[in-house]
Amino acid sequence: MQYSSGDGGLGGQVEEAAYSPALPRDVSSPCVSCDVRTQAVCAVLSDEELNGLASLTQTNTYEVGDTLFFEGDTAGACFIVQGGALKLYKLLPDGRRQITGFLFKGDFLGMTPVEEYGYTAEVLEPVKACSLPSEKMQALVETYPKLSNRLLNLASMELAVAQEQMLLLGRKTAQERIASFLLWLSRRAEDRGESANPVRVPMSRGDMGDYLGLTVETVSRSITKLKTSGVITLKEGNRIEITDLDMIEAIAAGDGA
Amino acid sequence: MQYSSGDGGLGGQVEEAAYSPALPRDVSSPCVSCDVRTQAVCAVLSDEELNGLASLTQTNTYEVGDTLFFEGDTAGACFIVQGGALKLYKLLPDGRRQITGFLFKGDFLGMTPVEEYGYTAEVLEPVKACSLPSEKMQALVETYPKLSNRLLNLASMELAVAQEQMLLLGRKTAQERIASFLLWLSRRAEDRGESANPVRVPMSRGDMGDYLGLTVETVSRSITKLKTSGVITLKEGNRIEITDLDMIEAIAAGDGA
DNA sequence: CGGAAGATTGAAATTACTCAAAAGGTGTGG
DNA sequence: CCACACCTTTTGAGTAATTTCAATCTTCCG
Repeated sequence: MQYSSGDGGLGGQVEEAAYSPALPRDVSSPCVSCDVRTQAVCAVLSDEELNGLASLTQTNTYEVGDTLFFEGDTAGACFIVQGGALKLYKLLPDGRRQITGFLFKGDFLGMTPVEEYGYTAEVLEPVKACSLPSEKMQALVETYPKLSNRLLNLASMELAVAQEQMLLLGRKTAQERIASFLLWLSRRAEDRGESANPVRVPMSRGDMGDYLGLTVETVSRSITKLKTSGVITLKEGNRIEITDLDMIEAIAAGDGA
Repeated sequence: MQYSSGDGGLGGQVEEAAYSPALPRDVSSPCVSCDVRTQAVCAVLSDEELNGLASLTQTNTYEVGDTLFFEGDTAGACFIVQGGALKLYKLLPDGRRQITGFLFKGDFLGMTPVEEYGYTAEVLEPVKACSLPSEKMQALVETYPKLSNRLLNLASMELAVAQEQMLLLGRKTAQERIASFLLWLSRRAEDRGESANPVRVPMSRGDMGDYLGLTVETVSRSITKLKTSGVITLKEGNRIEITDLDMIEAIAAGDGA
């Protein structure tokens, strides 16, 4: 069974928000010069506002297998991913697992309408993330209406993705699920400015299965079938090349063979 | 195939927001005295704010099979359900259907982060709903920060429900799905102040299947099995009585037999 | 180089699906 | 009020997709 390892919470290596004095003057706070500033939640905040924010946040790094938090934990903070990859999942008592999402650079997590986290967040590839205590976040939302608008927008987009995933889980065949997933991975990579076509696949077959409602074996067989029919090619370094885009799109849409 | 009938859009019977002059003075606007005012989005608005709102909204009624809008339509308005029941669904090109949610009194729908609706909204039981043009909604959100907070909260709750549904669709057995669904229906009925235990089931077996990722036959067989094992009893009027709450909860949680 | 984890492939088992028919309900019109 | 037609639900039998169990192969690290 794959219960997560890791330090069980906020135990990454702490990297103080305070800055080295050797940096240029105009970079008055780490948030202002943050890598993901333009994509993340904070995109709507001005330089001055970000300066205030910096003192409330803490940037940590996490290793593969670490968890930012567990399903059921009291929600203490929310996070912005600055780099790396995470998987979010829910478990059934007997260990069956459903991954509800994969997160990358710029993504936001940890907001919950209730007091407890609704899923576990586990590191897939070494993560750098900044965290903000829930109360501070709450206060910020009250202070800056545009932040709440931004979060509403993000939540709405997440919801649309979740509904698309319901369609996939409820009604698509194994083949269609894999095709949809590879296309999604490719588009997300493109959004991040990474290679869309030979697309890097940072998760295991098991993780793919737990995301798509399939077993490892079915994932493997479906991928083999796509490979055999010339739709994709497996490249070294866990990368997959889409060799017939029209075909894989047709399959993903449920219009395939 | 069950493509929806109906008038294809905003064609319900219009009931003007203007009020009959015979009503008490203090009820200055229909929104202030609205049935669902305390549950719906508008719960966060004051009387004065609601007065302004009333002139922007229109209340319509819709018959069974009508659609408020179709997946892919340009989003023109959002809606608050004042009574009745709706199903929201997405279709694959070959007609496979996934219901993403059932909506009841007090629920809100029609907000989208993109220009098009992401699902079709079809009437299950005669609906009374008020609608608000998308631009007006957008303007309201900008004007009243608390409204955007409220919407964020609603979206977060919806998202949590969607993630729970992913777990159900990806990892639960037919039996577990039915048990989970009946419990959910029962709890929602309770929230609305209706009978939670003999719970009314307003949707067909087919709709249940399209929500739970099952076929009609599997839904029917699973219900029969729950009935046979004494967990539920089918009552007249499409109602189901939960006769062994502990058991159905255990099954729903994946901890059953 | 060796060992462990992940991925693939094969064969058998199972769950849910498909096709088909009967039973139960509901509403309409005679 | 009954009869008929239509639609939904249930039940049955066979099928198919995916899972399960098992073995082999590959990759990645130490």
